[in-house]
Amino acid sequence: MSHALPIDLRLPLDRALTALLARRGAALGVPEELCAAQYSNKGSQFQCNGALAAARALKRAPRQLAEEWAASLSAEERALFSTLEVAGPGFINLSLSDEVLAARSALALADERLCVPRVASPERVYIDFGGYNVAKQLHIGHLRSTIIGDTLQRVLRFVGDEVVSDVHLGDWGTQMGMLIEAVREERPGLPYFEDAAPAGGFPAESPLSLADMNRLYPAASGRAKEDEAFRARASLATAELQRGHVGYRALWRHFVALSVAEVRHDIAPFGVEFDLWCGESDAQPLIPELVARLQAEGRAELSEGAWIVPIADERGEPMVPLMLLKRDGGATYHTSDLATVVMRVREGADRALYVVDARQEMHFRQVFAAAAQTSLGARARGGVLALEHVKFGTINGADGRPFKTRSGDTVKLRDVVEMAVEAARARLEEGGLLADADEETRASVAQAVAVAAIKFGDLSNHRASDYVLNLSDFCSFEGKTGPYLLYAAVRVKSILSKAAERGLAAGPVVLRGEHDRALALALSRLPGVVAQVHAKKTPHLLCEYLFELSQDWSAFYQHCNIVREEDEAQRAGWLSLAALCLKTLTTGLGLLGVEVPERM
RNA sequence: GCGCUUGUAGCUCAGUGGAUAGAGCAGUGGCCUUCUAAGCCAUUGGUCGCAGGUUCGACCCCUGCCAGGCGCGCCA
Repeated sequence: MSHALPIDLRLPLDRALTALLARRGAALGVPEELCAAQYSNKGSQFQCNGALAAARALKRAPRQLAEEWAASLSAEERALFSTLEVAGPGFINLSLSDEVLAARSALALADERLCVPRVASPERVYIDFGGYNVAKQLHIGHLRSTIIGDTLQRVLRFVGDEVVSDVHLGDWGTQMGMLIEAVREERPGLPYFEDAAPAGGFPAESPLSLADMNRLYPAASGRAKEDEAFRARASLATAELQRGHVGYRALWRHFVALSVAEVRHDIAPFGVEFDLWCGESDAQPLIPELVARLQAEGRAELSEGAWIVPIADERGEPMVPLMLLKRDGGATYHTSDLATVVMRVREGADRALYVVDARQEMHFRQVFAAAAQTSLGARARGGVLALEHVKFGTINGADGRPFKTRSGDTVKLRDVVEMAVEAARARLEEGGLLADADEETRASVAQAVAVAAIKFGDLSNHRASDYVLNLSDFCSFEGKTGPYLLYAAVRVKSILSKAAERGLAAGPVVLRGEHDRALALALSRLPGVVAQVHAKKTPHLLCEYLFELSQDWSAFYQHCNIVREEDEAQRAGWLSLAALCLKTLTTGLGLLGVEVPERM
């Protein structure tokens, strides 16, 4: 296939075929948007349904139109296909010849990006995820934001967007006041409660340990629910802190530092990186100006002593207004998020994503509406900042309620990892796997398997819906799971290294039967899947694809023994196909933040 | 009351207006002197919540109803 083909094989195959069909369809009057070829599972590799849709407008019989369309391909174009036929009421079914599919495989293997195109117009995208709070330990509720957000930053970067990820720490709420009051009660002699700094400044050392903070905060939080006087003091301390009380500020900086260190520790197993470690507090300086601006523009109104911003939904119906300033003059999280919008605009963002629990949907609808209906979202160079709430559902237990331990407590994130590592280790030992490996290797493999199980398990659920986490399914490592994918990828690695040991060389891809053909076809689907994940922010599509690819690999593996294959050209071709498979799996899993160990 | 969301196989869930609605688990029956059986092959299992409507064609779009979940101005 060295001569020029009538399609561009570097394109995603369905798009390449669409272009071909559109060229011929145009002559028949079929509108371009109806010429789409799509991957099919109806016996052929691709199908085009355009004739059915176009027949009415063209006043043609759909079946006849389809036949005429198919027949209008040139001989050279026809030669691309092993089958090209019209079925049923007018479906055009297409399957590429093995040579074309092999040529496509070779192109992908030679390409760093596996023929995944970059987006036509890259954007500068800020992604807020994590959603951790100072003084609150990470729990299972932080899992989804962390790994969905991380996957999205990886996918967006891969397709060429300029991504800035921000952890957006919850460092500015009432919980800060509670903690200050709790510290005051236990250690009233500390210098932080005076109105001015001591002569030599505040001590650099934190007055409390992480353990202190983790003990004090839950107690204070629980107490605030019952003790009104305490709640009032905490509220006052919060206000003082926000007004700039030097001692409280100094103390607060210790809270933040302790929490950041703990967050880094807790997310370390997931390999998640943030570009920015900003918090709500960083947006606060923008608030006075923002409020003044809305007041001057007449967008803010005084209502029952509070400043609100009236907003409307897409249909122009009034929504619950946005609370800008409370009666006591304090800002709310509405205000804080509006200030963040202003920050993003100043930082030159085209788009801001908020990977946050679906229960906050109304909140974001309000903030986004306010940004769109005032001047706040307007970018200096024109247009508005695109705002998107990438919402995700709740992780539930078997009872359909948010996941808890048997005793009803929230599950700490580190315990989730711990449980998964234990399960992975038990499974490795049970199977007698890695029996010859040293302890360090076994530990690192158990860790890799556990993280893959957690990430894939979570990401393979549609992000917007709730899902039931079943710990025994989760630990079984069978079926559509992260470990299955790792296992598939490890077996590819194993073959490639075995072939290398024996000096078996790879060569041009040769497809011979249903299994290698199915694998090559599956491998060609990556670009379309990545594009969909990028457009819809839906990692589960990538999970689904990688699982199907792994199944196609496993079937091929079972039926075609590469190393033992005696036909040298066939063996060499299969080695190339295996190499492409490994590259596709590691790339795809990499986009999910999952690393493939050398063995397992 | 208003808003959002969900209802698909025994269980957990996918499903771009296209053909006979899919997967995993569970169930049943096979396959390891052969590159890692965490695997492969075969197979059982459906009123797509209900009723209308639009369409050549609806799990998908529209309307109504039933049932569940979540949210709804001074917590974040």
